[in-house]
Amino acid sequence: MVSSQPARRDAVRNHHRILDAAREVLGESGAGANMEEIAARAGVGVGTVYRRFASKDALIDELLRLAMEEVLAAADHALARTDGCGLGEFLRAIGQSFADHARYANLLLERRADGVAAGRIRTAVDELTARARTAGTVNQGITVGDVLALIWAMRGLVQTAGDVAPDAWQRFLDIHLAGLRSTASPSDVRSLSDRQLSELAPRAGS
Amino acid sequence: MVSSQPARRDAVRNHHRILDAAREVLGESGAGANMEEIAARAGVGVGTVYRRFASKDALIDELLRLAMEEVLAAADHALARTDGCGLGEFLRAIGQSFADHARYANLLLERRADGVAAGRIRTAVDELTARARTAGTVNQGITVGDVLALIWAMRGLVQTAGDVAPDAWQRFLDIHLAGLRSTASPSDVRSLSDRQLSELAPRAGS
DNA sequence: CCAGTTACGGAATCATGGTTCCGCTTTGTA
DNA sequence: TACAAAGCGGAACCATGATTCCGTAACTGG
Repeated sequence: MVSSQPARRDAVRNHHRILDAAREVLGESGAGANMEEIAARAGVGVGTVYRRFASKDALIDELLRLAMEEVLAAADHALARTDGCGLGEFLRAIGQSFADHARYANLLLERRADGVAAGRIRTAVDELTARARTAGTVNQGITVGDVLALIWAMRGLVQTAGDVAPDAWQRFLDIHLAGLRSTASPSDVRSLSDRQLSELAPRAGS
Repeated sequence: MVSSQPARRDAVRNHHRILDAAREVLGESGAGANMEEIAARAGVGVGTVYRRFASKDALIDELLRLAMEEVLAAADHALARTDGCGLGEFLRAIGQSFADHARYANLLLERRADGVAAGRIRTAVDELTARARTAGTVNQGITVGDVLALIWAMRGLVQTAGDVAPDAWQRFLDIHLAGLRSTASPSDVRSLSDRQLSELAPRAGS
């Protein structure tokens, strides 16, 4: 994957071109997109794509990994805040990331993310939620499960409406945050259990 | 499709078996499910499947149509109420429908629903939202767009977490409803425009 | 500018799975 | 019970698209 020696100029250029083309084509044709098309869009032959990525699957995995990196960076940034607004900031960053990748997000959605990355996100959400509770930004009864549910819900919203209304998630998030703050007793339905949470963890955070 | 004359006993029995098998297999294998498998699960040959449904596509479309019917029935039921709680009831019914079809919902998601059905749902949501506003169940600034966004979000949540936590959508919905009621000014982000709404209309409501 | 690598292109290969076809079986009726 | 008619099974056919292979072209250091 990562060459120990500096790769040839054209090689790295093609690497990026392929990733971009893949995002484009997968976004347009969904799962039906074929390698031929991706290669053509990138201005290279299929053989080149295969030298860079072992398989179509590996290519999509790489897209997922890159998207996850964005989210992880956002998490770190949010954790750096000391007030109780880190959670809101993080959620906004996630929404934006979803929106950026809306076109092909449904493909990423079908695979499970790297366990380590998923763990880090989970930890971050844990911490941010606790801080928000302390700061009173959200109601005492709100749990990590509630926040994760919100994230998955946002993904669904963006997935459905993202191309026509790329900003719809913002208003939605504001409304839901109001709910998280105001709900007296957060419903009589129990929150997600730890067991459920750990099973759901590898679900792509983006 | 619909035979004018009563079909043979075994024919109608197989018809149902095929639909059930399709739900099962599509739920397990996702888009990768093949007709061979569906036929086998239904205990019939592929030929039989193809006499009933013109193509794999048509089969999935039928599943979508049936799911939509459930939603439409729920809409009618909710509209029959005279208090302001019809909206809540409808949303709960939709959540339940999503949960019931969670396993293969992502397939339905990728296709657009019949325009007529979509229109009816849109109308129902319109009316129910207006009533809820009047009754004070939701804030004055809440629009149809906000409600539709909630529906799409619920779908996303169920799609991600449905198999592990089939009830997670309930708590989520309660929290969001609280938000719809309490939000002072529903964010500075504009709600979905009519244009956007009509473009989004055919997005499968289930 | 040259030799040695490294990368590229794209035709050919191979697997998968949707769809068709037709002889056999079951159902319904007289 | 016998005859159509309607339905069934599943092997065979065919298109699509992922993946491989190898002769050729493009870099890079000297």
